Amino acid sequence: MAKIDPAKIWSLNHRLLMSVISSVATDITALGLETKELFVLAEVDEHPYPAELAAALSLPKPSVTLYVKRLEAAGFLRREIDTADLRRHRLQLTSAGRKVMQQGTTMLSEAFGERLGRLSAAQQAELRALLEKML
Amino acid sequence: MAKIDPAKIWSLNHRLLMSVISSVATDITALGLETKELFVLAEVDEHPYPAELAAALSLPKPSVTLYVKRLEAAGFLRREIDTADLRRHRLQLTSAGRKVMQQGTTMLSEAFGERLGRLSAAQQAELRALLEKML
DNA sequence: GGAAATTGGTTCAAGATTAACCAAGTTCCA
DNA sequence: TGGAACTTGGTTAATCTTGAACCAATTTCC
Repeated sequence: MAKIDPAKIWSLNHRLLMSVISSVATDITALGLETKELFVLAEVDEHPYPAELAAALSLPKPSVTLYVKRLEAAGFLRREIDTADLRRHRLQLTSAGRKVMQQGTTMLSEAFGERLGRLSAAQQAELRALLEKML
Repeated sequence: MAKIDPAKIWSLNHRLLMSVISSVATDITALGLETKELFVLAEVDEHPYPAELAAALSLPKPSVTLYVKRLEAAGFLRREIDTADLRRHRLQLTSAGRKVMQQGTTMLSEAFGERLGRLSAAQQAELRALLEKML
């Protein structure tokens, strides 16, 4: 097997993600939220509980606590106690939250798309499959 | 073009890196250094100045300051003023530093190799080509 | 029925990062 | 040349984030 330089691969991945995200960071903050908060907003529909969000996004639980608190204060998110399990906080996008979420994800998709656009559609699917296989 | 879910791809990448690194974290700390410090050690030969290290590893400069300070205190690194440019701190591995660096990178390479081993040789080459194309 | 283990979420100390800074070096023009 | 304006290397201080410990609600299993 070819010799692997872990620092190089790590740096490659890291830089790719960071450069894409920082290229849209200012546009996103103009919407009234931080980049990480946008990632949270984008997953609320699919994972409507903080613990699920933390797992799905590989974020620490305390960070999710913080982001949810800010998103709620900003009026982008509503939180209510789950009647079936009193520990859980069920989250729901407000209409304002859904609007900025859609605008933000559109921006991110365009930025990622610029990079992914260097690959064919088949290659994009291949990339995703390879990453999933390694996880 | 296929619809892109940026949060999904980001999370996938992030989780892959984190899971590999955390799988060797305890072995690395047993060597007497933190994971991030190992990444620094591994690049010192190629980038013997803090500013270069920060750029090469996509780490903030203050973090490199901190790691270098700890690595020097631990006896893994020597630091001397560059005679040609009095602002620069030229870094050099000590023999102890070189030893733990080699042990640590071996551990990391094995861990990455275990993940890459889930792909065929052709798929590994494909993955690398795709990442480089996107950067 | 209830002790032990698990899970959801928050708080707080410790860790990392961003912003501001100083010191050394370079540019460039009078 | 001389030196003002700008760039670059590195550190310090304030801010933000994370990991560890925690409490409350739930489930497990005897």
